[in-house]
Amino acid sequence: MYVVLTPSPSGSTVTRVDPSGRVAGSPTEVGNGELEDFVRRLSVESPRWTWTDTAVAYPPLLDAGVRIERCHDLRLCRAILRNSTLTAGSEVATAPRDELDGETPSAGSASAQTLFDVLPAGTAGDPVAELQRQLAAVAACAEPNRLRLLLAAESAGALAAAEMRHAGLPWNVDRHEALLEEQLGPRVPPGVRPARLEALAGEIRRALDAPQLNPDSPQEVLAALRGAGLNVQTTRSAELRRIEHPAIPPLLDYKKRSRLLTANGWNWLDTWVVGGRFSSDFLPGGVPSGRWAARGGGALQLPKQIRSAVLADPGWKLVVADAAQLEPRVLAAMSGDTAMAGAGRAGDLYEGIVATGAVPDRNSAKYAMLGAIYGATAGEGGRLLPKLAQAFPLAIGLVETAARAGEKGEAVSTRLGRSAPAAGPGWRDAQTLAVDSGLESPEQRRARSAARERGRFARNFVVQGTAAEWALCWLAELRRRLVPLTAEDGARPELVYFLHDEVLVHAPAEQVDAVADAVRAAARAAGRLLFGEFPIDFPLDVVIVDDYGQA
DNA sequence: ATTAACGGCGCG
DNA sequence: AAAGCGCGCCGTTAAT
Repeated sequence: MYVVLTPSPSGSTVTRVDPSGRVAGSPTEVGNGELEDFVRRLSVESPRWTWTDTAVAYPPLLDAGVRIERCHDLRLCRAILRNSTLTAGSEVATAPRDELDGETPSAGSASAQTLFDVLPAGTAGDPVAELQRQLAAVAACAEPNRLRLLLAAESAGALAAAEMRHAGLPWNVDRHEALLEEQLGPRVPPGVRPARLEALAGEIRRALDAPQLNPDSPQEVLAALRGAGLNVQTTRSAELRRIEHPAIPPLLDYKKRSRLLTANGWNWLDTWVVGGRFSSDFLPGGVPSGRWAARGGGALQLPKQIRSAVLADPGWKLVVADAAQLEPRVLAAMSGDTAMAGAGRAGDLYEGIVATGAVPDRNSAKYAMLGAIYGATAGEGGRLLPKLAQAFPLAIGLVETAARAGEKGEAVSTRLGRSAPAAGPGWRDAQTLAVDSGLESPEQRRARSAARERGRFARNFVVQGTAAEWALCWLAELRRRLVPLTAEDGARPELVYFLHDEVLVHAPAEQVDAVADAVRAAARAAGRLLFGEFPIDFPLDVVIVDDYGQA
């Protein structure tokens, strides 16, 4: 049963909707301040709470100590159904854009307020009507079960994201500050260059004979390097590493330490770590492929350098689990390539590929595989691709087919039906023009390059997107399995971090084994949800540690 | 003075 | 050690 919560002047209107979209009974009113109790009472029925934005509706409930089992996030589901080729032509896909399209309006932002006030409360703004349109679109499509799973997983992810923001990542400020002092020198106010960086800046200036040089300016650094007779195109570390010159070692050292200062220095600590927790916004569906994005503090880019500051509370542990070679395994399963699935059976998928004789060693297997998924044209990855295609025609065939579709501007879709839309008319016209004109013109080259780029995007989309679906199902299953692990004193394992193919659970020490079991069981369940009985393994690396740096 | 784009680098 | 894909955030620089 769906239970739709619609904001009303005095609180919320509650409407029950059955899975076929029919309204059951008459709507009731719940006053402000009574919603938490109401939700708690009704939770014995395991309703699917339905609202426009989990990120808006759920945090107040969490603050009141209320957890939700299941939900339907109308905004996230709208985004999927708008683009999915499975629901093309449905009412929800063809309706004019309204306030449910696009990002969650952030609370307090002026534009959000005015938008909300100005838009008429027509059917577009009615959550019940929207739910009915969404259910109808799914019911009428060719793969309703896949889409239902995707919408449920996306919505469960939204719950997990809100809970992770609520819990925060346990962060030890003392450890972090010790690390900063060791790498940069004593703390300095914002805008002042720390001692260690100042010393390195001096070395760089002397070595390049450029006393005024600002090492933070790529332009100035490039000019100074050229002034010293070095033939360089950029100031990227990867390029500089190939050069022999006294200025290079201090410059690389400067870049590394300066990055620590600007990305995760004292300023970051003051801004993002409150009460021993790093809390940031996770944005489910933030990436077209279905991966999450994050906003605030660079939560999905925590450098390995500082992960030792992620420290479990006394008496608690961190259970860190990541899925081994997730994307190639997903590709094997979605293409029905039993040979590649078999290569992953024993354990390491890349070693399994080596054992088939297709490639000479593990590194070759890895780069050839990644090359196939990303669309590498050069390097070792591109060179070994034919061998891989010979050994695993179904898997390689799937990404090649996606690439060809992308190059033609067609839509492509993941296993569960998330689609990257077809290219617009402008893009297609440019392609047609480029083909028709006989000469090798700049436009022609540009158009071909754009086509190849779109091909690489499409090739990657189907695999990355299906891997994201596996990860969402994993997360949803894990979240469910953690609930019964609550101890008598109320201490409960908490999901605190999710990074594409990796999860962190902060758990009381006596529960870590149960948590590790839950994480593994959830991975098995995710595999079955997506690929049924197809024989594919998704092995995990699971470690139980005090700090994330040990993982 | 504020905003947008760029170069660079962290993560998967 | 490597090139392909997807992101967010920093300081600098160019544009408004």
